[in-house]
Amino acid sequence: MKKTDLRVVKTKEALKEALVFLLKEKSLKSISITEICSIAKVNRGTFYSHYEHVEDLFEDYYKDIMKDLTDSYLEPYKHVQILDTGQLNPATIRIFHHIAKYEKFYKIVFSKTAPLSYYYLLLEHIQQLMEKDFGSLSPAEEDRSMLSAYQANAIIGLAVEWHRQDFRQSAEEMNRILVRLLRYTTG
Amino acid sequence: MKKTDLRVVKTKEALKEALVFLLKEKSLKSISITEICSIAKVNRGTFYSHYEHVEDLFEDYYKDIMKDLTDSYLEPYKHVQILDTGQLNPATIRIFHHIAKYEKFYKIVFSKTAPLSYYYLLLEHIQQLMEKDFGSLSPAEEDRSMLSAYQANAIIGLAVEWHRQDFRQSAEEMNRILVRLLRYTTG
DNA sequence: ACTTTTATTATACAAGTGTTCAATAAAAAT
DNA sequence: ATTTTTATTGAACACTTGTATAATAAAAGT
Repeated sequence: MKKTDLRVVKTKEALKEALVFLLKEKSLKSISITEICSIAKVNRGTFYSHYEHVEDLFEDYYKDIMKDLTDSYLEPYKHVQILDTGQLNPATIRIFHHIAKYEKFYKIVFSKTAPLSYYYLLLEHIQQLMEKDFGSLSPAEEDRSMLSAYQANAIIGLAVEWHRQDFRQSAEEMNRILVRLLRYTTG
Repeated sequence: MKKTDLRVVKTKEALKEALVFLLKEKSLKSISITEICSIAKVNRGTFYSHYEHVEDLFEDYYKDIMKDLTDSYLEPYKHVQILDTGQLNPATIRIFHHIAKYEKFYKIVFSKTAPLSYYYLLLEHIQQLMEKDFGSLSPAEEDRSMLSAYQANAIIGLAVEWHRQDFRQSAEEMNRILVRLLRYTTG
């Protein structure tokens, strides 16, 4: 693994900083590559040697946040014994708190014009975390990915609806709603 | 309700036809407004008086398909009595067959670069269909939208995973997988 | 320190975008 | 059939995009 060129690191940092700056005053959709480069003081051609679209840069930023937050997701798991069912344990799900904390960020991720790639990044992340809970009753190998896709996307569905209702519930309320919903779906 | 101007109808039809034609040979992302207008023999300025982006035109096309298919979704419900639980009834879910039938279309809808708006159109559609099943045990008013969001998105999660695996399972297999998964999640 | 490698820059170009406007032509209204 | 309304056109504009090139400067390798 060769260490990356310092110039590349600096360039990417400058671009990311410019994007974050611009996101505070306008929508992702309205931010142009030219604009980012002008603020970052980076040549536009250099942008294209690293990314294709503004969205790719945002995705880089996104990945950073996901990484930073993996620990906070996993944190509650340290206090609980291994779950003995494949069911979701609402008490251990920190996702609603996470989304509330980064509300502004998720308003971009869940906006109609956002590319599906952002959604997929979140989905994959949650899928991975959930697969930890399969533990004992691991479904057939071929069903594993389907089960995690099913459960993870169900949770994201709540987040999407939450977003649609402009986050009027608190994260705690969302967890309580989840408990109630599981009661319905499990008969 | 004033009848729409014939010119508008003709223009929109020409644009839609041009888009569908182009989608057969290239990706949605690579299709320009200029290109569509050139084929449709419509002035570019006219395009902008109806739509903002190529995606908006596609969304129009999308809605048509959704409408055409609502009947096929509901068709199985005519042969079954009212469901007595809020649970998903895999036998009545025609969605996997629908997706298989329009596989090429859904490869666009589920592609990473597609805007989330396509996803939402599908979600809303399925949500509405599912809310019909709540019947007797209707959850509290405030939980209704959350429950349908949860269940509808869970199903779409399977479709997304199906797409990720390049639709290697048949629609029937997907329905069987759903039955198995419900066994896990309902303990 | 010196050389080699390569990321970045400056510049230019063809094409697409988003917008505006007066002129035109097609449809609706009478 | 004639008038009124309005969608469409053509043309022009500043701007962004995507791509390519040689020149430069900065980092890595020795």
